[in-house]
Amino acid sequence: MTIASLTPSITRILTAPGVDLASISAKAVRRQLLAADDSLDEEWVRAHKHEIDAVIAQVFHNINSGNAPSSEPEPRPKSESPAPALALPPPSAAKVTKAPKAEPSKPKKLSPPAPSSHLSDAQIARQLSAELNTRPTRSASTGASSSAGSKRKRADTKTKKKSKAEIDSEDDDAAEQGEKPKKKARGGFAKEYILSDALASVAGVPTLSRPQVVKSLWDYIKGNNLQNPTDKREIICDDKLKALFGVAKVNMFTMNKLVGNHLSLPEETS
DNA sequence: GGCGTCTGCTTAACTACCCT
DNA sequence: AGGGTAGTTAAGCAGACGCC
Repeated sequence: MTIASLTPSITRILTAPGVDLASISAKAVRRQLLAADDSLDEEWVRAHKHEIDAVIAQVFHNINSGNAPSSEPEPRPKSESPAPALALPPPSAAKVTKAPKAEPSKPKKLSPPAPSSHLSDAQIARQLSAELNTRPTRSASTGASSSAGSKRKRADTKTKKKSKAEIDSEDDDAAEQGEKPKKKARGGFAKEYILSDALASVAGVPTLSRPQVVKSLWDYIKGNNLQNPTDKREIICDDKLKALFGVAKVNMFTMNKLVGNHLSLPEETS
């Protein structure tokens, strides 16, 4: 196995329908390589990461410059961006890393017009959304929606923490002032759900918003030391959690999913 | 012109992994 | 070593675009 022999596979991956060149990372390409080729050894890939990344960058560059073997599935948007402002640096950068480390936000996109710092997260989100929607992102993201969704998380951590605090205080303020949920800035997140008996017994209250449910669950898990010490993502269910989830162990991600089964809207139950 | 569709963003929690 | 990111799930909102 030589590094160069990976070129066709990498080309296939980068030119596959639905691949967003502006957001795909070298890491993602390496993963796809591993997934696509059983003969590839993970350790070998790791050991040759830099060389592989260089090849990925080279292929990416070729595709961008129009030398792609074929079918560029995605008609580049009419206007701007001659080349995607993408996650992959030019070959010269040899080091292909995750998108814009320097720009913690959006690997994928078109630099938003420096959102003014006084904007709320929601406003910024809308601004970004509007910005994006002014371009033909729709067709581009239609099949890629899932991958876009998976990317979504990137939202800058600092912003998130700030927002979290803001949200909490907003909720408190609104509650205290009996103010009508000012557009309930947070959409459905602040929405209160009626908890099932099993969930209520864990959370300790009959109603909570989804994020609060997750929070209280984690409080309970930690308070009872229910995380698997060897894999902290795994939750070892005690009696209450077994009654809740119906399994002896649950992955933290699955837990979030299962929680939904125990939430109901007030109007649904009344 | 109006309505329907589509898209991305927000929050919470956590760990593992990657990069600098 | 420390910081940043990916991954999961939910509902609702805003705005642009497409179609009739």
